[in-house]
Order: sequence, then C-alpha cells, then structure tokens
Amino acid sequence: MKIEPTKSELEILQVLWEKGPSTVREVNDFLNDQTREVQYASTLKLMQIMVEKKMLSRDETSMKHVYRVILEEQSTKGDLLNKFVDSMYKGSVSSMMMQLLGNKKTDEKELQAIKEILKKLDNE
Amino acid sequence: MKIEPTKSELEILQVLWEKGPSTVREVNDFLNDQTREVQYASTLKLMQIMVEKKMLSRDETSMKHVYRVILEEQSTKGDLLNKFVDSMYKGSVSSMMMQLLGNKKTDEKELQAIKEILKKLDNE
DNA sequence: TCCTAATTAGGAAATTTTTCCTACCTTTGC
DNA sequence: GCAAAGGTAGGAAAAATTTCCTAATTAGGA
Repeated sequence: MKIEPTKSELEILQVLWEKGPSTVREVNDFLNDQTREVQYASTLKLMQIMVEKKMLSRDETSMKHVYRVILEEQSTKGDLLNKFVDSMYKGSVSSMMMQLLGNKKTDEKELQAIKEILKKLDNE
Repeated sequence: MKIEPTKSELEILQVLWEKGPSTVREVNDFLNDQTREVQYASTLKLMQIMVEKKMLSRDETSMKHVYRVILEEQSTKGDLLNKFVDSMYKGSVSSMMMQLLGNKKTDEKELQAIKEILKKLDNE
C-alpha cells in the first residue's frame, strides 16, 4: 500500500483536509486565493485523476460533484513524514530536531509546546 | 535563491554528502548497492545535469572526473525541512512533533536525545 | 422557450524528469 | 602496437506530471 501524491495532488489534498468535502470550483478558488494561479480545467482534471487513483471519492448526485478525501489525513501525513525523515536524516528524529532548532526559526511558543508534548509522554 | 532538487537529484546529493567527492562510478555503485538499481549512463547524465544546474562541481583533471557538492548540506536540508513543515503543518513544528511521537515509531533513545537538545537550548 | 452561465469529460499538448543507447576517447595490459 | 576495459558526451526517447482547449451537458433566468 503505497501513497505518493505528487506535488500538485498534495496541494489539493491539503485543501480538502482543511475545508472538508468540496466542489472543484471551491478547491480551485481556494488554490487561486491562497496558493497559486491555476486554471479551473487543470484543477478539475487533476481531481478526476485523483478519483481514479482512489485518493478521492466523488458524489455525483448533483451536477456539481462533491469530492472528498479517502486518504486519511493523519496516517497520510505520518507516512510522508516518516519517508522524509528516513531519506533526509536516516530515520533519526533527533537529528532533524537539531536541524530545526539550529535553524533558529522555531519560536519560543513552539519550543514550549514541544516540551509539553514530551512531558506528557513521560507521564504515560 | 531557490533550490529544488528532484527526487533523483536528492539521491545523488545524499551519496555525495555522505561519502564526499566521488566519481560517477562510485556514486552509481553506491546507489545500486544501497538504494536501487540504476544504469551507469543514467547516473552519469544526471550528475552532468546537476553540474549545469550548479548543484555540483567537477574536477576534470584526470579522466575519471570527480564530482563534489556545491550545495551545503546543512542549509540545503534545512531549506527542504522548512518547506516540508510549512506545506504539511503550516509551519508548526510542534504539530509535526505530535505527529511523530503519536506515531510511536520514535524510540526511547531518540526521545532522550531530543530532551537533551531542548535542555541545552534552555541553558543559552 | 431560449439564451447564457456553469460544469463535466475527453483529449492533446507542454513540461519536467528519468532513463539509457551509442559513438567516441583514454588508459591499461599483453 | 593493439585490443579490451572503462570513461565521457550527446541525443533521443520514455515516463511522469501538469496544463488547458474544446465539445457536450445541465441548470437557471428572462
């Protein structure tokens, strides 16, 4: 069971995960608004392909088809994340953390949140 | 200054980062050994392209050209990581951590290492 | 009803990425 | 010196991804 959404497919998944089941029009508007310029027909086509690939399902009851994600958000993101850590940091999460924190881009609030997470883990 | 190595380019970068300056033969052998089967000519071509793109430099002194990475490992991986966090977790590192730790694939040793890192950050 | 606007479907084409055939050099061993 | 082995270069082709034109269909309003 392998999932490898392409870059564009991932953009669409993100929209659907965030906004829930939507029409092509809604997804396309969102992309143009938040992400990048893209033609309606392109978004449509891509979403049709994604249905074929079983990434999305489609409700054709009304003329405006409503698409929804089949791939579950958590597990899909988790898979992609694991793949990323494996290929970039040989699977070492702590190396990745080093990188992130060294990058100084991570702000104080984030650090606190992370510590909370770790603390919570300890109490289990 | 944008860097977006493709998937295959990234494979080669990883090899060169790990093994240091190498010939095509060395890189190709490594890939076939550790990663996947790939023809010599394919690796060669890709590395030539990467030179054109200024990702690699090449020492042509001897017949066996020696390639080395121009892209610095830390900053390049850092950029890719930031891009990943941004697109997948809206830039929230703590969300990503939640994901990782929830996945409970992360072992105890890793957790300890992460805590060490955080502790060290506090003392600065 | 009839015209207009919105939508889907089906290609086709453009781009990007990847693969590798083949010709030609250079080195090495006999 | 010459053949064999191992390199590089160039181009073509295959594969994967992305884009979008256009025809057909449907819904809605005048």
